[in-house]
Amino acid sequence: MTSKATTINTGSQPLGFAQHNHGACMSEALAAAEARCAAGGLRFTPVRRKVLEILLQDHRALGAYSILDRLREEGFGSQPPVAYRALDFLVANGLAHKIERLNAFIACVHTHHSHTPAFMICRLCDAVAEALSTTARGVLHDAAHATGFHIERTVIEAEGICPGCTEKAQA
Amino acid sequence: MTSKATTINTGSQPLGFAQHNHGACMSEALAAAEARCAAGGLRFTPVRRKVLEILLQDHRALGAYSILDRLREEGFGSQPPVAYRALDFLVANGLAHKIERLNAFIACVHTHHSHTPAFMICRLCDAVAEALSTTARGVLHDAAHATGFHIERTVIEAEGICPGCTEKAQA
DNA sequence: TACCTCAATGTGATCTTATAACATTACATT
DNA sequence: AATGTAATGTTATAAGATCACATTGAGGTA
Repeated sequence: MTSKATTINTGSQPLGFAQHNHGACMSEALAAAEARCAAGGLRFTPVRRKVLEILLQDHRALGAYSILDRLREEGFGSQPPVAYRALDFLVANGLAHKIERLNAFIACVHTHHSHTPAFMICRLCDAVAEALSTTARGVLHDAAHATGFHIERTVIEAEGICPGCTEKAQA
Repeated sequence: MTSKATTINTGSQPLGFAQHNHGACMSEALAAAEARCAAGGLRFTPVRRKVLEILLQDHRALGAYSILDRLREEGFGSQPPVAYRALDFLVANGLAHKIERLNAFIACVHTHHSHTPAFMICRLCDAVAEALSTTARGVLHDAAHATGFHIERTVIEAEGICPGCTEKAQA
């Protein structure tokens, strides 16, 4: 796998299709999560932390039951609500996102600012890249405002073929 | 319920939050579906037609199992694949859309042109409006192109409160 | 017409995803 | 210590989706 740096014109760096320093990325994200929870008076409990770690390790979208399997291995509760509650917490506080198209979850890679994420999902290798999509959000908001609809949350997901798989297909 | 005509600035008319001539809307949509199938050499079979009718009647997002219940009542097969296969056909041919956020399906209200739909989903009354979102799609495409990602399909769904429910909340 | 073929349907079983309901434990405050 | 609340554990079940295989039905062809 070759290192690749790409930038998209909505002002973001997709991480999912690029190589990066995994260890640093993970500890940074965990530190950021801890900081955010401390600031907001939220409890970053062992289960919640472990689930975030699992998501960060894989850096891909994981189903709730995959996560649950990992939790069981680590000695946590092994029933669905254990995973779903931790995931709900992480999603509610912007530490993870749900990919609706896949019914799966992924760690947030933009821990700094609160944002409306947009995702690019590779149909072949299941890699998922997160972008910030400021513009797309603005467009939707304008459109909604005109109809009197009040947007609370936005799902923006593009499905297709990632750069890596395109290369492979051509080879 | 009061009649309401709204237009959004991405060049589309949301139908879900407005009153309209239901009967006409339905027969038009069915006629359009028939025409499209005839043109494409597709078979608009009784189950497929019935499923589209069900979706058009409600004009809201329905789960596959709600649809299946209705099919059973009408004497069609009552096992999940019956509904899913018809839905797959309708979605594949642009006659219906899947709302990923709800794991539910809705009849397409823009039978004329092929399009990338965007939806506004009311969290309170579950009404769903479909817009054309030409702009949002363009934004995503530009962004994806810069990373080398090839988009095949796009999911754009906004969740929030519809005009009607906003009024009710204020009253 | 008789036959073949393939698409569409029917059906049972199974798998995945998600939540309801309720008991128990851990934490913070008084 | 007593109390209230947030978080966790656990059982059961709801809701969504697919697999595998049998059957039917609408063309096309000899």
